[in-house]
Amino acid sequence: MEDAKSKNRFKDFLIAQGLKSTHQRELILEEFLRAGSHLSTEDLYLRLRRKNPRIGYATVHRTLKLFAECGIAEQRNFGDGQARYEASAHDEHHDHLICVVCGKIVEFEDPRIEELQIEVAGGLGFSIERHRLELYGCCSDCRPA
Amino acid sequence: MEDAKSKNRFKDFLIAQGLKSTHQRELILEEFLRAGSHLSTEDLYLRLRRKNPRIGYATVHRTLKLFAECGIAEQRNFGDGQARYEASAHDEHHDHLICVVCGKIVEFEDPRIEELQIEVAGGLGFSIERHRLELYGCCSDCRPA
DNA sequence: TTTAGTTTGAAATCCATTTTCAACAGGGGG
DNA sequence: CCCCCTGTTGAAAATGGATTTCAAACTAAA
Repeated sequence: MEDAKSKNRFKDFLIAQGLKSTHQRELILEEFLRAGSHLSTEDLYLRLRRKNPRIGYATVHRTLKLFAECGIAEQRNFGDGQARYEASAHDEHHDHLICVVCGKIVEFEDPRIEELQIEVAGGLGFSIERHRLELYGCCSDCRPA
Repeated sequence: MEDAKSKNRFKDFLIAQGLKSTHQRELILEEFLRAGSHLSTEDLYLRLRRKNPRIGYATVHRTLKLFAECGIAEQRNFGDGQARYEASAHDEHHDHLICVVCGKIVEFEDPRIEELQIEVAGGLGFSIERHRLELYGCCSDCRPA
């Protein structure tokens, strides 16, 4: 989803919910879209502070939750005890590959895996709503030669 | 892994690490094996307290970590903010299906999915060490008729 | 026993997250 | 342009699960 689309969706969401458009919310969305994916609240907060020292952690936190609520961001959890957010790609789902050495996060997507998930779940009487697949391993940069 | 095997493995682990066998550790292991899987520290603590009020939360927590360390238990995280532990099945890996309505957790395993994971990761230059796959959906009991 | 080292449990600490609350800002009226 | 109502902000406090502290209790070996 390109940035303009996210901005419009957020604006519409605010109006629909009777919320206000504020300077902070604009700044946070701007920086969130610029910053690339998989940032923790703290990451984004620190980036924002560099340019704008008058912004509070609580506001960044609350605004990221709003992003998630309106669908332009998704919360992720990779087990390091910090929630991370990434911009949504609404057309396609993806999973994550995480290097346990350097922490690099790569996104991937495989329809065959998705299909098998549905099949297996169906066999156990479940209908799937969402899933989480994370592969932890070692990337080529970190592999011992 | 049947219970006796877990008990032996834990005993060996304690000796190998120069740790002591204590009344509490035995009680906790006993109850952990009896209680079934996917318990949080709190769950297990409360169960233990019923029979034995003189046991501390910290001890349960520390002992569960020992279980994980010696391989008779595994820590899981299903996104509700509480770590859960389950008895290890060392011969086979499994993933989880979680009902978003009633919270029921079902284990499953599918070698075809595992194989595809390795293939996809390999294509991106990763060697997989471990993975996490969780399917969230609605079980047959909770499905609207 | 005696003793050295380990373990225990209550309480304190940690740390990310979330909430509180008084001051402040947005954006319709008037 | 000013008011007012309501939503928002940010510093600080609260929360909650995980973890550590520390003095007392215990374990196991001498």
